[in-house]
Amino acid sequence: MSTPSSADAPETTTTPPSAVVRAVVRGVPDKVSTDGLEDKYDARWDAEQTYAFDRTRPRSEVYSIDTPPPTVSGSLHVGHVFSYTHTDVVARYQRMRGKEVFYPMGWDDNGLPTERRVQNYYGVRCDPTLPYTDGYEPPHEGGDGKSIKAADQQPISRRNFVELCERLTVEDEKQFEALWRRLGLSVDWNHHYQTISADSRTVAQKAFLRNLQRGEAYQAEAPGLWDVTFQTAVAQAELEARDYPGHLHRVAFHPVSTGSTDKTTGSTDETTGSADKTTGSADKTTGSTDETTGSTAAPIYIETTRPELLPACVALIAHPDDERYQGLFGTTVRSPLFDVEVPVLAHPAAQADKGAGIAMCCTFGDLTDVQWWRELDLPMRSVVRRDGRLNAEPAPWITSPEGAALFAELGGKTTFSARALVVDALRESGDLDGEPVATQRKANFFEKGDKPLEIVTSRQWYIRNGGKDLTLRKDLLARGEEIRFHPDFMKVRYENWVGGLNGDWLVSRQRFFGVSIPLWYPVTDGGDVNHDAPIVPDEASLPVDPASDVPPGYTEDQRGEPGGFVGEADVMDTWATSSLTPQIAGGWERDEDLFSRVFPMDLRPQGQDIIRTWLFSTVVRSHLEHGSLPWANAAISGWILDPDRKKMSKSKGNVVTPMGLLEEHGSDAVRYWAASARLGTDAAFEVGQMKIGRRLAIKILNASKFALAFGGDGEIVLDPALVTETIDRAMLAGLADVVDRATESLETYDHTRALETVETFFWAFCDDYLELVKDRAYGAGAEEEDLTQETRSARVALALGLDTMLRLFAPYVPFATEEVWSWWREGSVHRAPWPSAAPLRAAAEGADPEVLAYAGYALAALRRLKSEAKVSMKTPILAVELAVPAAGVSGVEASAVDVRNGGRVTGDLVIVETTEGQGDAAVQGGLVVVSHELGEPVVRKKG
RNA sequence: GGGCCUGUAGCUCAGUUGGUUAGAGCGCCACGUUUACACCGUGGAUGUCGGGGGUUCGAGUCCCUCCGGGCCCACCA
Repeated sequence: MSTPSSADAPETTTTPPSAVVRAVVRGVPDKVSTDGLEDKYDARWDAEQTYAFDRTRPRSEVYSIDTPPPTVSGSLHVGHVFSYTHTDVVARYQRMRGKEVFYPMGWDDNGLPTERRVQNYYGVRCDPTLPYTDGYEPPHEGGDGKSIKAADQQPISRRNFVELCERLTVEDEKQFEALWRRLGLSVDWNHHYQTISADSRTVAQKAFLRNLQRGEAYQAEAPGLWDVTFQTAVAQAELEARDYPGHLHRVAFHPVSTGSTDKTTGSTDETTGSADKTTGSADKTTGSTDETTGSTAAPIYIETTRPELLPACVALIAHPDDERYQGLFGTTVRSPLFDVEVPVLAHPAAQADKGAGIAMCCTFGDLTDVQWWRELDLPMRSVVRRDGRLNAEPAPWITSPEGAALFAELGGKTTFSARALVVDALRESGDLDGEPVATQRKANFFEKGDKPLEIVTSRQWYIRNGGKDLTLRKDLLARGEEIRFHPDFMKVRYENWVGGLNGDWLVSRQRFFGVSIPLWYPVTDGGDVNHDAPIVPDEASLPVDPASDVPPGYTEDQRGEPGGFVGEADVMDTWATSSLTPQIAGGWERDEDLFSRVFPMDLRPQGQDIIRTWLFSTVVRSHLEHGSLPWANAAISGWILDPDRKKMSKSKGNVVTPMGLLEEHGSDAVRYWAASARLGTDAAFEVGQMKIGRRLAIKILNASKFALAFGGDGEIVLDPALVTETIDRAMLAGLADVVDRATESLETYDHTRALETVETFFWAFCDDYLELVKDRAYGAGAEEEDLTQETRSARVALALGLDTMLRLFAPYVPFATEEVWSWWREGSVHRAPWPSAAPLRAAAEGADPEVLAYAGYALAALRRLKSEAKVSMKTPILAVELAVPAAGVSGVEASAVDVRNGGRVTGDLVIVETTEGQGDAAVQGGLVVVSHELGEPVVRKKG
């Protein structure tokens, strides 16, 4: 099925723009179709290695792309097709421009999405404490997306779990590749990678160890955001603020009287009058003193949405300038129910207009609590466990028996039920003022989670990213300046994010299917793990799994023993691996020859939503490791919006599967839709646009068949010197301008404008130019030797025009253009050089494109006559007088023969010059039909 | 609250540094089976350029303001 002549040629086809090409037309089908082109050319491109990267080319001749590795978590959606098409247009353009394009494909199969999918697909769950089962077979196979309840999942060992992850991702990746091939991505499939592969793990671990060596990676024990469902720490970049319903509870704290210990029950609160002090909790309430003095004896009300954190309260905090609380700063109060004495403190982060203006600081309810805890040097009273339930152990700071009893009751309960319990107790004790008021608040969520994050203290690994170090931040902002963003306003998102960082990059995760942090820790003779002296593997031994591999100088039987070692249990954040995609794809430290030819890369294409994660983290790693940018350009694609103007949701996107779209409309058509949207701009999911794309592809096939078939099968000499007629040369002059404009647009990553420019010219070429010259091009069926100069001029101009436009369209509609190319040219259009305007312009020799424009206007005027007379376009015009503006007279005169042919003018065509539009018959270009005489309408044939 | 994008024909979108009467395609209407194409062709109708104000000889374009849509960040008392 392949053409052997081109397969063994080192460069498939290289046609120097100025050389005269002799093309042999053969194999133009009688009936053209876009059907089946995808399979046909995918197979051919694969067989001929059309897109294989030639790694002998120097860096200066290479254009390298840091392709986004799609997450292998089930299915691709329309948005993927959209943005990957943009990248492919760039790749194909650069390849035709003479660059050797490095266009790898990766699969991001590492991390949570895969874990989740494996759980649901196989009905299993990872339990790291279990031993490995040889030859394990999961209970389900092929559960599709529907989640299986945790209780119904079979617990399996980590190694079994990871094996299932690998088994499933292989299947997914096959489907992904099939889709990309059908879409026509000109990826070099010899260069594909998986973020979980040994090579990727080696890169990720090596880069981490280098960070550690240079002091850029460090560990810290600190309060941090924690997802209780996944039981892992979460980084700032993975947060998502969501609306979360809750209730505001107005809760009384009781001042501690400094002098007297007189305890009087029944303090009243005259502002509410609702306090009911009839319960036995009287002893917890400090006595109110004389109300008339306005002393501190009245309860202090705070408002909280998380009363279950009351036992974790360490202070009450108000703004230092808040007059209401001036007298209280420096005093202490007792918490309700738990009766713990806490100070009232001033801190500028407290907001006077929020809640009661005075806040309960707990360890920890939110990030402000952490700030207060740190800056005011408050004690740690942690009550929420890593599984999101309350601590069951007694809290030493709660000394009152009633408080301790209540706290014991809360132990093991979820925050939700603990809250209900505390609220009941508050209501009973009279410390709840009024009823809880429903409120809508924002809470931080892990972007993949569905419960609000808690804050727990844990030991974690971090990589410096400028979140704390202002010098580094400045350097990274400067790197951002260096990146050429397309569109450029996307740079602002980078700047905003980097400018707003509030901490370093947390890279450790308490998960299973990821790249291990490649460290061990010594165990002291006393049995304590010494985290401060990690044991580092040799780079040569990477990748390592500290859970099963043994560090240098130790033996396996020392694992966990005094004087021995333990492996780091955590894995790295997926971004810690994907931030290294240029290094992984480019062969860093694995294939330095390759790496030197592709890095730093030319282009990073990606979505706007991951500028803060993928883009930024890649810049961080490259800056730290290589002291350079990872790539020069970042092309940011927009969203696909559904017809309701909302971001196309996954569920909706899955209704229309990408493969279904490609099958229904054809890949060229879908690509046309995608390519019609500018970078950075959201686009509507528009089937109509795909239909237009399909029409374009079919039109390219039909018009090409027509333009090539005038001489039947045979040789066409693409010699611009043979184009002698004014209108033919005018067409080439116009085309030369189109080439220049399209090239200029593509050079600035404006693929939409380039497409529009080419498309507009192409339709005019079909509707006007082809119609005008077809009679002349037929040349009355003469043999090649007998052709008139006029006929030859038309045929060569058509072929030259076609040749140029096929190349211009090739990045957008690769299948239809390749099909046409196969009818008369050697090799692949996708390895043909991008057209150059110079030879066209030389052939045109200063011909004015306006000649063709005016000939077109004249033709339109004649058509309009017939359309208004409601007669067939075949109807002859016996005589016509055209008034033409001065600027167009010479053009219409020069193309009079073709205008007469195109308009079926059998008698006189009189052209007069006009200065103004006359009458009401003005058409485009200011042409006016002064008078006309139509011949007999052609009788409509039956049938 | 801070920031970015966006609003042009029924729909999807172009509209360069301000310059005649604001464009395209789809859809719609009418006509037409032309030796490329009925998955077609030809022709036609269609606008308070979100509202208001300003600068200018001249504003879709520049400035101010208000309104609508989308997104990012901050906001858990």
